[in-house]
Amino acid sequence: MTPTRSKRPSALDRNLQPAAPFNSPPERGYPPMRMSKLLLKTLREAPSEAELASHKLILRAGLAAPLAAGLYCFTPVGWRVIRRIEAIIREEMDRSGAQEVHLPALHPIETWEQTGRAEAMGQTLFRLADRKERGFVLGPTHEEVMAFLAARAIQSYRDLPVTLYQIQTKFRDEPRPRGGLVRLREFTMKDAYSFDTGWDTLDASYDAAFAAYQRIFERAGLPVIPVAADSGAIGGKDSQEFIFLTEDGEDEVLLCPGCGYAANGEKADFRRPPALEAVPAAMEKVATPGIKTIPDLAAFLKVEPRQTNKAVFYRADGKPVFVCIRGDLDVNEIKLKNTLKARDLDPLDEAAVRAAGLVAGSASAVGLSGMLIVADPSAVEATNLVAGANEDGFHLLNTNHGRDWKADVVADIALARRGDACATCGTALETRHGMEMGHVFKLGTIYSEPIGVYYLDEAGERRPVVMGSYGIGVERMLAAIIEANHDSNGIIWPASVAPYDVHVVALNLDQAAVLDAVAALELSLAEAGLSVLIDDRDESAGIKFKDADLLGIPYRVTVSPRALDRGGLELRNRRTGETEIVAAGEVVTRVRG
RNA sequence: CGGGGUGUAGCUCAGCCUGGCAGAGCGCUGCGUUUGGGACGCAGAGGCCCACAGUUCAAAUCUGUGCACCCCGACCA
Repeated sequence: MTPTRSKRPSALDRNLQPAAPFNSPPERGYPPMRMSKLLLKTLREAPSEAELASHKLILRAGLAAPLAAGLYCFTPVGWRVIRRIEAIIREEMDRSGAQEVHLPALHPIETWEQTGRAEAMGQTLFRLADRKERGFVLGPTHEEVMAFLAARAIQSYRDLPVTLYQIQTKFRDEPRPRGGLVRLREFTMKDAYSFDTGWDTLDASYDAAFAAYQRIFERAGLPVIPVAADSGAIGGKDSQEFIFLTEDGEDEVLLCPGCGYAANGEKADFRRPPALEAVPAAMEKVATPGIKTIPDLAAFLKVEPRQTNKAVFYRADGKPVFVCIRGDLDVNEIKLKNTLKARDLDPLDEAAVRAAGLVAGSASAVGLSGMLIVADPSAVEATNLVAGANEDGFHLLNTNHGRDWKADVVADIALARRGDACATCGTALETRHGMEMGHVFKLGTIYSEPIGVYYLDEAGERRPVVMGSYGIGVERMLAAIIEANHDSNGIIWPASVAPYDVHVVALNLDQAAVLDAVAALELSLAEAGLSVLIDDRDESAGIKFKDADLLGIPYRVTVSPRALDRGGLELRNRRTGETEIVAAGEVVTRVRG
């Protein structure tokens, strides 16, 4: 651990009046922060709990400290970064025409019951009761409450459209917080909600939010790509995610190098490989001793996987479901869940499989009854598929949908994989990992109706307001910015979100020339409105340089006898590593670029 | 909730098999020497060895049960 403050007054304190006289009103750069006073502990080694680069660097640079799983305390330096990210978000949201409000984090449970989400969110909701035993939740998001607020203010089509947003703490009892600031139980979200008279104007509100998001991420130095997304538990129709591509991301996205199609793996569309052409033949039972899997079956019978019908069993909201898909494809559980409009979807456990009379490894929909059968078009359209005989060790050749079995529901439930053909252009899809930074949804009326957000249109008719919802995770953005901007020595902040603009490293503060130069520099930087961190600690040069690299402030200015002898101060660019001696008066212009 | 891993000083970790005084490096405090890439000397401080229960003359160490944290899967910003 490196000391960042000292009980002893630093040479600067001894020799300079604190807070040099300053005539202009306080701005961002005033007063400069001295490291001898700053609450900051940097670590030489990262705690063993950290694996992600951002997690390690957040802990090593002392930006935040864990209180418990998914809960972090921010230190002054870390908090400055958070505030700068929020400032960018705020500026761009305002620019897009959105209006900022502030809502309670504590919500009466009834609000959540009105939309059915008290149950839909399930365990994720933090619940509590007041002294009178009235139920409350800590808001995991704010569609309901924002709709409540909108309902008071919106009566007429003349009140629309309007977009409201807030930057607020959200609480989610996540099954697994992880990755430092990537997935928290308490986190800050910028959440915006648009209110429109109809779907056509919603498109404009959605586009405005979308454009604001692109500017926000660009300004923050975070490369993201928009991808088509599933709308998940929030509900709604069109939806896109802004994904930061990184190996360590928890989401998988499919990208088409041909036409640019991009989608979350949960949502991705693709062109299924064609089925083998054949004339329907008579069904025939064959012995397949010990064969349980599609690859084994295909090898044993010398057929291709696409000539087989795969059976998978799930439990959807308690009810067993039998799922068929062609053997060369996999089930996309999110698509299946949406098809079934199910709240919970789990693989059926072994006991339930037996209880339902299913023969795992030899199951098929042929002769099956008493269970919902869902099939992907691939299984329905193909002819002469090999399927289970519902008898251990036997399969059926030449089964055909319509003749031998019938699906209750036919829907796209196939999982897109690397190499599958793009639905639009046929190019082989690629997969990448990514982190979801923001998510935009077209909600429609699923919240406005139950909460009662209605307006009177020009004809005097009462209509539900059409809503959109737009979220950005602030701490996650900070983590991703570090993932995208660091090297082996530490963080490399984009200038737009850096905790300070300039890091002044003062060496040999016992020398009057250095002291004078620091004092003059401090003033000129402050006057220029630049925010400054000055390392005035009684530490060795090595420690100061290491800490400067770790903290990652864009410019480092070294004030030392050596530099002064060469006619100025040493200016170093953290990102490029370029170092040069510049005259004291030039620092401000150089830093401003 | 399923699978894996880890809990010993502020941090990184030894010690645990094979029970017997609580350890190292870094950091921290004081004094001194240092000052361009995590310096050096001397002297110090710092521990409910995650918790509880058991086995034992004796438990950081063996057994059991919890809990916490991390990682992999199901959720989301």
